[in-house]
Amino acid sequence: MAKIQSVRGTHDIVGETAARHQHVVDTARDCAHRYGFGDIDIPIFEFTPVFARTMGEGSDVVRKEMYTFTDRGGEDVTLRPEFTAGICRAFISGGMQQDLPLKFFAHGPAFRYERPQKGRQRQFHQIDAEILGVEGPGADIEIITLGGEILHQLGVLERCTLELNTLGDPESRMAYRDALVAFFSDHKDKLSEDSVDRLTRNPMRILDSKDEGDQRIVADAPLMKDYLNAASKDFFAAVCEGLDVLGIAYNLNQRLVRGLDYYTHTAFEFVTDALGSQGAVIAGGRYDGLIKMLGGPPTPGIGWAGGIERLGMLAEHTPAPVRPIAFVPLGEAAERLALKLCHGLRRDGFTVDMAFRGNLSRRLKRANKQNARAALILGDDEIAKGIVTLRDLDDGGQQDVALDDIGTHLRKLLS
RNA sequence: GCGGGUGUAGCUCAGUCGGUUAGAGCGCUAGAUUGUGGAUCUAGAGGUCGGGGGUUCGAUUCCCCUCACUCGCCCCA
Repeated sequence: MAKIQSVRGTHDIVGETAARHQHVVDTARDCAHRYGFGDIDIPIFEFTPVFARTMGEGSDVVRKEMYTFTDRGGEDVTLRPEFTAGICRAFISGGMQQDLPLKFFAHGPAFRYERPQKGRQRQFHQIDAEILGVEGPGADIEIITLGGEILHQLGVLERCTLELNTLGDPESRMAYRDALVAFFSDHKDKLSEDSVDRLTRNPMRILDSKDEGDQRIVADAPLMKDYLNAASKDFFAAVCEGLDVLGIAYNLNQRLVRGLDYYTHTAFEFVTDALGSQGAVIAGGRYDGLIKMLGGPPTPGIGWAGGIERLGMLAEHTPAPVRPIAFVPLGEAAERLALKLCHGLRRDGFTVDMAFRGNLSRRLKRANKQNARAALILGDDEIAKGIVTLRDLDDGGQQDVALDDIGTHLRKLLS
């Protein structure tokens, strides 16, 4: 490795990509705020058990994908592979149970040691929304609606479908799990190698296996809905009804399961086929037992996470960047005066760029490249007259403007 | 972790059935235009052909290893 390069699966986010990411985050945050969510920012690493205990010792994420290390003080810590566990930990350590219900929005990097692919990095970025302390299906409806609304605002909802399922309460989930293990054990000899492995670790995962042989067996497998107790059935019915009232289309998918242990009841995924095999753009579910599992007061929760890289690739247009005003001083006296004038214009809210070097021609070229709306040219002639030359870069027209009137002229030009 | 593809200039890519100075377009720099951008023309810079090893008189080209990206599996956002 002669040339220095970034670590595998990590990327520098600049230019167009940076604009896309920012757009996704801004859109999601604005949307979440309108739904009454507040911002939360949590550390990007936690004590390892925060993730290991909640996500499930048997999950792939915990078994082989976490960036876990011992720090210099001997603590066992892990870079966050997701947000939910950290937010629940923050809820407990911050003593927030008095403030329930709580609604949080977060975004930032997360880390998983996986084989990189398009839409799958080792350092990736997520938006995240969580509702804590609401037992009823209202939270499920709101959190799903928020996800759909963000996709709508990003202009990508038409290319996504909402897959919906319920895992039931712990009792129902356990009963179904046992039924699946019994069923698949009878067909063990015909299952793929992967699925035989899943049988002991995460039997529900066999349901969404892509192996054709597996799918033939899955076709006759018991269905979740037949193992739901009355309470779980009612709960899910209420969620569906709420989505129906809002006109949110969804696809009931009995094979939609979760890889992480803490999920109960509602599970959902907004998926797209426009990104190859990494199709989930926003996914989440209910996790009523998680906070108790972490040693906190029993508190229900539901949330989702969305992949910023995936959403950024999917979003077709990002808002046009602000067109700057290029300030072009010529000569030392002009440079000094320009410094002050630029400062004042920026303080007044204008986007002003002044190149650090170059003659008039060069600086106008730069201004053109930056899609500047206008250039303010200041040379000895202008200084003598107490004016600047305002050049409209769209039509090439120029006019003299008194120093005190620059702001008003620019405002008129930009409106 | 498993299987396939790719890697040549800043970017997108040609090319070399193993041979002496490796090309194009775009971009960049400079000039035509010493106070006027977008267009045009001219000139120029820029490559250890991803890295290491092997075969060979000779390797960017063939072989092995390795790194990165990519497609599918796995997993997931």
